[in-house]
Amino acid sequence: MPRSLSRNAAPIPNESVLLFAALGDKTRLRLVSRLCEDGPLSITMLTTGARISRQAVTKHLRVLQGAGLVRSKRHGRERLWQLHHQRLAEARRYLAQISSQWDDALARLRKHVEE
Amino acid sequence: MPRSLSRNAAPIPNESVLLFAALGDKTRLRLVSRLCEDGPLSITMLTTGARISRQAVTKHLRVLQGAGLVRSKRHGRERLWQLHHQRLAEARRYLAQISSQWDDALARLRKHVEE
DNA sequence: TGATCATGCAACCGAACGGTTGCATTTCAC
DNA sequence: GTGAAATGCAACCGTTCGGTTGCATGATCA
Repeated sequence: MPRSLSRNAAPIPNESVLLFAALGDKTRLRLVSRLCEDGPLSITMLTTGARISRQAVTKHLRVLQGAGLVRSKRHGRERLWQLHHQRLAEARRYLAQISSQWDDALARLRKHVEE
Repeated sequence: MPRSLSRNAAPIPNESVLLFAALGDKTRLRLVSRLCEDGPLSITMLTTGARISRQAVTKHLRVLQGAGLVRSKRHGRERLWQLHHQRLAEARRYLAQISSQWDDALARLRKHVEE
């Protein structure tokens, strides 16, 4: 029944892997949520209330930065972290695109098998 | 400037972590894409063309199953894997929700700092 | 019924991950 | 200028992850 087997399908941009992987961690998701609610925050502020060390927070922030989800800016002796507007919008669009892909897949699947 | 510091923000459902983590891998993303395009496939079919062993594919499928993204059904001596319609729709809705959350955050951020 | 094809199960392995601790560096505040 | 606060850097550690190999089990077909 499958239309093809060996074709290697879509290209899978590396960015998407980075994006999903960055969000696929409880602590990081909490950090994002936190930055969503309470504007730009320093590392020590973010550490307050979290049950992990400051260094752990730092590492997570770097992962999020690697995915382009957050940005930092030095501000005196502290560094303020915030969500990255533009990249975030891109991510939203990308997720929407994935969704529509899935929609297409749904339609195609319905024609295939109806459980 | 931040409105609060110690509040622990949103609850972060465990499902979302599972979902993102499952999609945060190049090989798994490729598998999903493949299942999207060419209806239900067996493990051996999925292995054909991939550069990893059958067992590796099996493991990845289990991760995707853990996130509720795929399902399998025995069919004779082979097991056919396909995307999970209903769960997939839930995931889409969830991603949309995240997006809107981010929209709100954007608006709030603009009031905060305009780079 | 016996060979074979598709899976399942389990052990193993190196690398990446999440986390910690200790120490160096920068900057503010007095 | 000196001390404390905020961050950066680096090494270390146990666990999980992605992957492999080898062998057992189950189903099909001649």
